[in-house]
Amino acid sequence: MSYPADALARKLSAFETLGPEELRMLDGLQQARTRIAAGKEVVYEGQHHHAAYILRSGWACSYKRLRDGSRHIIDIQIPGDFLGLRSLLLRRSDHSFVTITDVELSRISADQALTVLREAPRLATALLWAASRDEAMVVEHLVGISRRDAFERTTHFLLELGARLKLVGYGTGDSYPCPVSQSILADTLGMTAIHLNRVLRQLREARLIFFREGTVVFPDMARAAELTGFDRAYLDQGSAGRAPPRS
Amino acid sequence: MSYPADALARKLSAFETLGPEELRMLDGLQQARTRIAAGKEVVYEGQHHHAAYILRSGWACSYKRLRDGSRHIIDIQIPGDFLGLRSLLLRRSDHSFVTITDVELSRISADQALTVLREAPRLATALLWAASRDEAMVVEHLVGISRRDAFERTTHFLLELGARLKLVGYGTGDSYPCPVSQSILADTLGMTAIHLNRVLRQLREARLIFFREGTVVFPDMARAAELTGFDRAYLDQGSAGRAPPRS
DNA sequence: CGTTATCTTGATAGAGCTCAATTTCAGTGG
DNA sequence: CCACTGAAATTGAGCTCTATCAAGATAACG
Repeated sequence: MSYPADALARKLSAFETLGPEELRMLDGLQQARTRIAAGKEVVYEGQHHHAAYILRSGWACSYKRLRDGSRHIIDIQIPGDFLGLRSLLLRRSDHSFVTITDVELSRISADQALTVLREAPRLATALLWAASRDEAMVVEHLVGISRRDAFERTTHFLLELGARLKLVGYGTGDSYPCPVSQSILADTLGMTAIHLNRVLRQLREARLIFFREGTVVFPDMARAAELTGFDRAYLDQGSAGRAPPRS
Repeated sequence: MSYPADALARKLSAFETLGPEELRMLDGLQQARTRIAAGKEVVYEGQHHHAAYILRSGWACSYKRLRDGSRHIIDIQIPGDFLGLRSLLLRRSDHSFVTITDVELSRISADQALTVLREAPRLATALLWAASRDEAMVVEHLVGISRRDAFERTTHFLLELGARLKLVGYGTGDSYPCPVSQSILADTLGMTAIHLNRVLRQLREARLIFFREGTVVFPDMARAAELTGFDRAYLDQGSAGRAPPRS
């Protein structure tokens, strides 16, 4: 693997091979680094003039709150993911971020992002691909919450997370570290922590998924994927002209 | 209003004023026009090498199907909206489109889109803003399906739709044409048509929303907005540096 | 060694789904 | 002009999944 250190570079290379000049620019984008402890707010909903970030290490999540106090977690971010890219051009951020573990971030301004779009077309395409992929995941979650029951939804999400992690070098897809509490996972899947707990127990009893002590294990990933119709195509496949389907 | 004819130009102008040169480029983007009858598939899920489109007139919707045959409609598109922009860079389209009424479309290739990004920064920013806004709506629907009940969700969506339509010159926000069947609306809101039908009846009885014969009317929009916490800020407000908040 | 978050299990209730049937109403063809 | 068709809307009854309320158990932590 040629990009062991930089999760984003590694992810983008699944879309298209980047040259040294492009890797240099990508690195340049990530100069403004910060470390933030677990459980801190990074951007809050309604904030003005916020920046976007690249998550270099650690886990975070983006969420929205409703008036009744409940929250929904839009997605969980892992190394190599963007934070707040969507609302970079909106007047106010439309969601909030919290760190789940200690993290390292690179701050990115709208200007920087637009400069890359103008001056490095191939890198720009790769970044826009990554952004499209993120959006495809949100859409997948939307459909899941609307049309899949709690078992399918949970399984599907954990499979997706495994595939995402593998792409940036964490875990094997069927086994990976996952420092996420049941409460966070429940808010991501659109159910109560209590119900998720029961679902996880039943998935464990069915020997489909073991979610324990910060680790997720699929004893039989093919079966889990089959049961939920999980197709990882949208997560790691590149542009139109490129790699043929895995036929 | 300086852009009566072109819904997209009109929408973008809510974000930032475009000069004549930019309007010319925007028009150039929309040269490859087609007409399609109601009820036709435009792009299907899994399709390769697909293009994106701008919807110039008429209504359409984007959806995904699950293996059990159920479908979820991701969003309803109205004049000035993009179709398939998200999956322009993905190898395969991640969703399908059907026309709801007869429509007129402009076809856009990835190359054209990328050229605009490179050569017309201000127009590019405006287009990316519109794309971000679309994504913000998807996220809003995600949260709605997960955390709002059927009444709130229905009201919120119809308010949002009214605001979107008004921005491109259809209806007044509290009254607008809506050629959408209950079945389509139900699949958008993540419920069954039967349940939506009951919800609509109760909303009618409560004198909150009248959804009948292709028209939506809010007798008291402020009350409806209050009840569901609807805040149209994310739909029509521009970039950071621009208009002050309505404080 | 109390405090607090996380996880776990039980019992009950309700929102929304499923199955079933009836009603419009716009076509459409004889 | 009228029967026939099919999509959309409507109403009813029963059932299921998931939320809510309550209460322990476990474990990390200052």
